[in-house]
Amino acid sequence: MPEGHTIHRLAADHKCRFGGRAVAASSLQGRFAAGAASIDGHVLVDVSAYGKHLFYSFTEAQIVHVHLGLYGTFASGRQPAPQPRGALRLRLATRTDWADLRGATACELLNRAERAAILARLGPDPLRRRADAELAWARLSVSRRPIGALLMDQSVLAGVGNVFRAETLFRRGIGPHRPGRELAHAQWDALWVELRSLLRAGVRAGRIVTTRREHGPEPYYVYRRAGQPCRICASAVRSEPMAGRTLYWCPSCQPG
DNA sequence: GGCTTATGCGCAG
DNA sequence: TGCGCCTAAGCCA
Repeated sequence: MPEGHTIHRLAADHKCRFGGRAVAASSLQGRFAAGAASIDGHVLVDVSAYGKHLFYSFTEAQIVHVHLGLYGTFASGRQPAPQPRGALRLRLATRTDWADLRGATACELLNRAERAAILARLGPDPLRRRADAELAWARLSVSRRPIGALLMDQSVLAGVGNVFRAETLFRRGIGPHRPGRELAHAQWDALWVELRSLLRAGVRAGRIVTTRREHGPEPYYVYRRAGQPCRICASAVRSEPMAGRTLYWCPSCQPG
């Protein structure tokens, strides 16, 4: 399940399995049958991840764009692949490897201009090497919206989802309701460093763990812990909807 | 087996 | 702001 770390991990995995090779593409679902047929047998030149978007480049005019959304999953492995069944959106396969996509919000064929249009509306992705934190700051620092909503806005910052929003704000002791414009530049810098390091750790581990060792074996401080005691101060963790998703925070460790 | 929930997002209004 | 997407996992009976 997908925040940016999952997407970057998939890109690396798929690049390793299929990059530079002619790939058989098929689909059991009408929705992408034509797209799969048109790339079938072509060489996969590159796989890249931006925020929560995946791009599989075959030719300049044939780039498969995948967005997992809330439900999408990729499974992969070494041949023999399992019998294709059900709503299989896309299978990529070589003689040695396979990958199956199901349930994605987006799986479509784009050209370069269409990919550029998607990238143009994304903010910096903390997992990308040359990501510019100042671009996000320029948006955040003039906004009256709460920081908890801004972190989830993919045009401000790409790749952050509900778990990283809750956990990074907790780790920096920032109240999620604080308007972006009331954040100090130094606080934003610290938040960016935190996001990048937690996302990178997520890519390495293949799952999100934000707790420090001395705070126990559980992976999260506040995410999905409404009503339970804060691991630091024992106050009850609170929750409420913000930006369409459930926000979790500790009212005592995260003032404001 | 059914029901609920979910790490996301585009769209209508 | 609320809905729909249409999958998987966790929980309950």
